[in-house]
Amino acid sequence: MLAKDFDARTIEPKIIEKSKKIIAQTVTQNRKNETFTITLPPPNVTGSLHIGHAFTSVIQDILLRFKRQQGFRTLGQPGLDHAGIATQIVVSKQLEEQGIFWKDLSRAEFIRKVWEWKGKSGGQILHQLTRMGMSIDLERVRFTMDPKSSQAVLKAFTTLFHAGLIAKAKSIVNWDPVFKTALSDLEVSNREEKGTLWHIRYPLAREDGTPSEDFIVVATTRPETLFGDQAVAVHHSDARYQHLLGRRVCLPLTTRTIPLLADEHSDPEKGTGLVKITPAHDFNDFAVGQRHHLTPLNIMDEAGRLISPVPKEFCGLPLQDARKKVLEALESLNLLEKTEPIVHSVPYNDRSGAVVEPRITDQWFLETKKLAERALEAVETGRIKFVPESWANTYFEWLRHIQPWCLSRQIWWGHQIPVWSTPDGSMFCATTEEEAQQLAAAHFQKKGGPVPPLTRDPDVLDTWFSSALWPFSTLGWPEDSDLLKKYYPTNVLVTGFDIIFFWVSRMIMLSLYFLDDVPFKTVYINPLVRDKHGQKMSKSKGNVIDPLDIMDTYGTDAVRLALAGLAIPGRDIRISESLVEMGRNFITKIWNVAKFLEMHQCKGVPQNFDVQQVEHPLNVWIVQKMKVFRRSAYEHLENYRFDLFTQSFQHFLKDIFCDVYIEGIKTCLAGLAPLKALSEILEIRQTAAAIWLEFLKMAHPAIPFVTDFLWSEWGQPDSILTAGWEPEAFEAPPPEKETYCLAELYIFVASEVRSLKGMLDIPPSEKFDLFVKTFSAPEKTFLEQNQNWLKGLCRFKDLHIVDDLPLEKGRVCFVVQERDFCLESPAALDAQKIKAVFQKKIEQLRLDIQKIESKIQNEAYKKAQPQGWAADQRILVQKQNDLAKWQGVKV
RNA sequence: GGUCAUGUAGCUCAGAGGUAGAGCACUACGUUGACAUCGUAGGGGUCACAGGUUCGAUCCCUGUCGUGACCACCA
Repeated sequence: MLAKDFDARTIEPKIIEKSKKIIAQTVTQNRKNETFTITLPPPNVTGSLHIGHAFTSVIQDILLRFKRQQGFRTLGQPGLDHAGIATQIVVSKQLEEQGIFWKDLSRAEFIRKVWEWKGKSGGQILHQLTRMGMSIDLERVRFTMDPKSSQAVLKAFTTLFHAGLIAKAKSIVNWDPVFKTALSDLEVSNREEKGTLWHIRYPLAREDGTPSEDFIVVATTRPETLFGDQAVAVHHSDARYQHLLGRRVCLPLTTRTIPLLADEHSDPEKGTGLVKITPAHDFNDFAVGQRHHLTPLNIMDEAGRLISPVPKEFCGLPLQDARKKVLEALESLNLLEKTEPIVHSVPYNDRSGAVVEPRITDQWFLETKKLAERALEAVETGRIKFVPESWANTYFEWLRHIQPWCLSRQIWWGHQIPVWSTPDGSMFCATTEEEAQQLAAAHFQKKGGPVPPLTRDPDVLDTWFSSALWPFSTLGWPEDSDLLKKYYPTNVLVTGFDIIFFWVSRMIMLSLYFLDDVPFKTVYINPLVRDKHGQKMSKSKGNVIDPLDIMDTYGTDAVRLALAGLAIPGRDIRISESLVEMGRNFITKIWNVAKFLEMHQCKGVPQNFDVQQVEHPLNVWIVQKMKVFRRSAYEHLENYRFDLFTQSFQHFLKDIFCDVYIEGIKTCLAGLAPLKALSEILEIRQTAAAIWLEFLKMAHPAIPFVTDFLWSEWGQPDSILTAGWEPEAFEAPPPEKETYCLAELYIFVASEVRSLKGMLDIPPSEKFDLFVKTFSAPEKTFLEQNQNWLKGLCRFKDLHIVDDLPLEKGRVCFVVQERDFCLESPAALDAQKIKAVFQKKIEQLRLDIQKIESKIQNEAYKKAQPQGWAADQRILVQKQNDLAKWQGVKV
């Protein structure tokens, strides 16, 4: 006997345990020879499951389970990302709590600590994913820093290096002065902030370089960088300053003079039209500097403090303090003309919270232009498909304007760059130090000198570099492995739009380069999860929904159902706890259906049963409905419409299976049916069981736990994980069959009767007699034979099939689908109410008729769509008949 | 400044060139042995606005307005 409720907490762990084996097996063995692969986006090793992970995981798992059921050899490749900076922060903080400062450790010691930490507390998220029901084989977990992945990274880097695509260059980069490392453009996010625009006087220089009385005014938000100024620029067209071009100005607080240049960068509309050029600390100024051959002057150290050649009294000051002091000094010299509040955007590193400072340093860059061209082509030609398609535009846009990728980071945790150099600046890139030694030996032998000592580049690679190799490195690349042959390219990538640039495009670029193939065929971009008000979830806002918490409260299936139901092809979705509650309610509904079926011996019925052979009208009807719904559910999944998928099976269970079928068969099963109907009861039990099992299979990808549990309860020998439900594998009697049509018709009649009763305020429990005017001989037979279940649906006491329907006291006559009915209720009926209800019916019909008439009177419609026109014509006739009958009904 | 979305019931959102949908909320009724984590019934929308294409537009096209996201710029 099933318990009163579905006890998710007890059952879920058992199902997870039970499924492990089959999940692992079906990677390599299943009914079909074809494979289906999803490379799961590797979460940070420091990560803990949040609702965003939960959402994207559910989508991936639905696909995995669906394909596994269809017989594919299904691989969900799990893994973890070493998350360079993020992990370094977490571990540093932990060490600090133990009183250890990472700076006091050697690099090797620190890295050992990180590995220790990973062994103890890293990767918890994988177990959380399993709790979500992710059907992945944890034996296959890979890590971006494991030996195989590291090998792939080395191979990729050296190959790109020797192809001339990776090179070291002195260039301006985004610099994080807190972490003291370079960042890629993508890691910088701008925030609008209130700031100040300071108007500073730069005196014009006399011939001898001394300041004159005259000055120009330069507006800036960053006065402290003036020490790095190498020019002041004005637009060619700006008439105000033409006469000054070629003059030099004195740089305040210094003894230097700098030229006044004409450059298009300067915008006459902005500030004073004069802009100070600081090539070492501004991306635009760097470009201006290159155009005019200015030497960038670095005035900032790695921690963002001012350094020589800045005047002594400013040296060593952090930027904020320097700014104050500079302004004071300018003020005292009367060089500060005015201050103006403005709103401007300031670049931040989200991870450290530091203001990012552009700074010139030596960094490793990957030349991406060529790679991007092929990546563009792969999507343009349809080799890779974005779902929804519009995201391809975002992808195109970025790749068309791609900049070199700054690969190097000045941190310790990550893949160290495999380049060794000698003091003379020769560089040797190799996958091992020995190899680098050999290269160096060969190099210096040619020159005839001894081999100087080699030093490895201290930088590590951007975390996204190893991520970019992930789909193929996890399958064994650079080896020509079996996995790679069978499971590559992968089928679908499921991810958020926020990492189309970071990750998606880079995987495509490098896969095309190294394997001459796309990494995946479809990119499904899932919407971003927000709270119920459309706000981003964040701890500071306190609007975070913790998936683990709500899984505890409502059960995992409920959470999965809520999330899958939200998976619309849009931009963002809103989740609230009440949605999960509704999900839980549906799981309860399933549970109650199971209890009902069990109670009525629909469990353990013989299974050698062909649904095509059913005869009872309700059985014919439900089999047909199941056929329709499983087809649509299947198609929704094929189309990545997880929302419609969950809707379709929920609708099937509640509105079709429960409200009609179960309500209908209740009377048959309750023993009210005549004894001759024993075989009929058996057929009902078998059909109910068959449909029930079909339903469990169909819903399983979204709600694996409850379906798996009940599947086993129903004694199915094979796992639900591999139970297929392809549309073509389920046949039903043709829908034109008379039994089906009559069932459909009288199910509709029943709902009309209930509706009428409701509108007339007749209590549902009130027993009444239903009279039907004979319509046709087969219909009469049908009614005679199917009174019992119709009684269940309409709740009448007796059914009378009559030739005439005289209006008598206590009777209400009505019309459904050209048929005359009459119900006789013992309760007193309110004539006014009846009149009002009937009036409404008549008006609705009139309105419908009007609309259809105007439509079919259109000759062009008749010509263009003869079939639609004819169908409308039939509907019109029927409506007109109904109207005539309604108007004839006496109250 | 550029790009991409989006506007449908009180709320959250589906939808299809041919009679406007669901869930929640709301109203009324109901615990008859699957289910109150429920059931039955009901009310509620000029499908943002203006043009165009079409026999027919809420749907396709153009424009306007509103909203959102991303990229770039930001002296």
